[in-house]
Order: sequence, then structure tokens, then C-alpha cells
Amino acid sequence: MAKALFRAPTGTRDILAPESARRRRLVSVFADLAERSGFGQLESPVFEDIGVFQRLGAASEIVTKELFEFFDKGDPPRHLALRPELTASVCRAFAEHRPTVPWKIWYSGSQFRYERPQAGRYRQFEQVGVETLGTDDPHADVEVIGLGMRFYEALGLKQVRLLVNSLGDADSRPAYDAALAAYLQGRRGELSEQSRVTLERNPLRVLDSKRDQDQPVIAAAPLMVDFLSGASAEHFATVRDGLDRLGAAYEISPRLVRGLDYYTRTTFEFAADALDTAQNAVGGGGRYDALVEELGGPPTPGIGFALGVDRILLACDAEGAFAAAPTPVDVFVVDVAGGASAVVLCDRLRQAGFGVDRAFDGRSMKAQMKRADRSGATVAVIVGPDEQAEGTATVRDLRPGGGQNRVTQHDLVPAVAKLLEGTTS
RNA sequence: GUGGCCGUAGCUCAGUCGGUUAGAGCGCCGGGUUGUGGUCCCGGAGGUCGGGGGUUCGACUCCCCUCGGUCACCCCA
Repeated sequence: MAKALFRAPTGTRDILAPESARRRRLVSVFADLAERSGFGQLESPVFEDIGVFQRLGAASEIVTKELFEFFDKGDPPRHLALRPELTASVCRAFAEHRPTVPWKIWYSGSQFRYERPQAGRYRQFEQVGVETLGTDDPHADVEVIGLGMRFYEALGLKQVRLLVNSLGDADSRPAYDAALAAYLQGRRGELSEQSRVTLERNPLRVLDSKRDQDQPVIAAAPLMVDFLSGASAEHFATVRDGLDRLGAAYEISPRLVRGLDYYTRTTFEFAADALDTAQNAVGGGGRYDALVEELGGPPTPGIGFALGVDRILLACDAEGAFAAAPTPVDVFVVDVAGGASAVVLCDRLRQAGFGVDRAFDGRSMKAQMKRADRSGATVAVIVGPDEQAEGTATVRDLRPGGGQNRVTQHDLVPAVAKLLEGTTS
């Protein structure tokens, strides 16, 4: 047995059928939902000028150490990076094209982060998402969050929890940051070594720590909700009211921070309780009211989310939802008279709209019938020397107790259609 | 980037205290008389035991390195 010379790079993988079809269906469910909600698709490049992502914030690990970056062959070379997320690309596209607002888009695609892989975490991973730019109406927040919620429902997931928080705006955030930093500095000695480093860089992120040692300090930390400006508090209240009107079950999670530095006001996360791994966030997002401007566009508020396809599928596995299923063909053509007839009959049946497969390499009838059975086909079309000589084909019903009869090749399509009546294909 | 665990057929796994030609199930291929699948029976192919080095008379087994996987921290989808 020859040994494979190469394998998929660390953190990447091949997705074979039927899992690949399942992913395609998932994206299709999302696309339908988004388009029915007035979102149009944006396809943006897989790589961008590295500056697009560096605007995400110097304190984000995503841009400080997780970027796949490279130079192209330009003169001078361009400094580029594979996208680690899509919101920045969306904002760049907005600043570049200046579409009329509100601009509502959805996307799906691969993203890349250089991290150590683990359960639900890959270096190349796929997300679907939506973004609404050009309005800071809290009802836009509700529409976006509600869309995420309905998507999980559409997949059949039951154990997805919605967590919401507000990080405040430019009027409320500085006071909170100062209060939090002061508090954490005061209890610095109780924090883990890593949290002390985080504290210098971005105090808010200390709230994200999962280390046991930090929990007592975090539990007593000042809360953003107590620092919200009037406008921010009102925005948050309207979002919550809207979620209530949708019948959404959600939890206020006052320490929900999220990793991207650009978030303002509303932030939220979808946690899959069926996943007992550390990576149980199957989606997350929030409002980013300054990002477009950061990227050279006009001041433009935005709200959106990204949902992790890989993790959602893991959650589906855990809940037994949205199962992968092989896509069977309708007809299997068995040709034991040289195989030339199968070439023509397959083509004719496919043109008639049926799913059709066949065997190669001149295998025995028994072997080909076995293939036919395993293909999941309902009907086998058999051509042996007799049929070939008289221009006919044997049409066999592969279902238990099914019979067979011989028809002229001219009548093949209607004969197959008759047998397949009532089956879904 | 740091740490724990794990690498034996395509897949899931056995493999004794270090001892002869490394096994099973599933899958795959072929056969069970004249052209017919599923169940059953028989047979076959397929592994330099992740790679390299070391200890030993002898290594799948013990040690080191390396690569890969996995889980956790970190980070986040």
C-alpha cells in the first residue's frame, strides 16, 4: 500500500460526502432565511490588505498573532492577509462602494486564524453571517439577533442559549473602563499571571478569563450596565423589549465582552449547551458603530453576527439534529454487454431529469447489481447481450418484492418515470 | 505560544512479561454452474505498527527526538 505523501495542513481538513452536502444544505437554509429577510449576498475576497484587519484593534489576538499573512509578487510587494473574520471586509466594501443605507448583507465562507486546533476550532473554518450597516435603530439589532435565533430553530437545534449585553457607547464606555481598570488594579495580586498581562493591554478582556483563580475577582467587578449613558441604556432597553416581543428567551450576561475590540453597545452570543467542549459558542456578534469610519468611510453604525458552521454542525451532532444523509440516485444502469449502451442510456435518463449512476470496468452482473443496491437507486436498468441485440432494456424495481420487465429503449424514460412515481428525488 | 493524552489495514480497535509468518469486525474485491442486488456461506487483496535515532541477542512493545491527531489554557465561530 502506497503511503500518502501529503496530508491536509494542520487545522484544515477535507470534507467528504455526505458531510459536504450537509454543509451545503446548512448554508442554503441560512441563505433562504436571510434573503427572505431582505439581506443580499456579499461575496468578498478571501484575502485583503492587512491594514483592513489591523483596524480591528491592536489588542485583539486575532490580528496580533493569529493572522495568516503574506506578500504578493507586486513591486513593491503588497502586504496581504487571509481574512480572519468577515465584518472588517464588509465594512471595507461599504467604504469602497458607498451603497445606499440601510445596507443589509449576508455572507458565507471560509476564514483563517493561526491557532492551535481543538474541538470546534480549526485554522480554516466557515461562518455564515449578516450585517446591517447605516442604521443604529435598536430594532435593527433585534432583527439581526432574531434572524440568528430562527436559523438555529430551522436546523432543529433546541439547546442554544442567547446571551446579550451592552458595552455602552462613547459616552459611557470610558468611565466604565476606568472604573474597571481601577478595580482590577486594586485586586491585581489575586489575579492569575496571564490576567495581569491582559490587564495592561485591555482590562475589559480580563472578564473573559476562564481560569478559576480569576473568578472571585471577576464576580465582584463593576458592571457595564451600571455605567450606561442615558442613550445607551435606552438603546439596550429597546433591544430587550424587541426580543421579548419575538418571544426570544435570552439572558442578560453583564460580563459578556467578546474578543473583537470594535464592539459598541449591543453584544450577544449564542451558546450551544449540547456541546460539552470549551468551544461552545456557536455564534456571536454585536454593534460596531465606529468601524466603517476607521476604514475610511463615512460615520456609519453597524450591527451583525457571524455563526460558526463547523461548531453548529457539532451541536447538531450532539442533539441529533439536521443529520447528514447520502444523496441516492434514482436509477442505476447495469450494462453487461460492453458498457456502450450504458453511456447512452445514462445520458438519456439524466437529460430526462433523473439521478443516474453506473458501474465501470466491465464488472460481472452480480457485482454491478451490488453496486446498484448500494447506490440507493430505486430502479435498475439492465442491458445484457439479449437486450442489446433487440434494442431493449430490462427495468427492474429494486425495492423489496419489486419485479422487472423488458421495454424498448425508446420507452425507457416513461417506464422508469412510472416506477419512480411518488418517490421523492 | 504552553501543558495532558494518543498514533497498529480504508474505518473502529485487539496484540500477554520485549520473543517465531502482526490479528478481528466493518468496508472493499472475487466466488457460491447457465445473465440479477439486499440475508447467508466461502475465498482474496490490503500494514516497512506515523517518521528518525537509541537500548537489546531480539522492539508494535522500553527511552529520546520529530511529525501528526486530540483535549485544555489562551483566543474565539
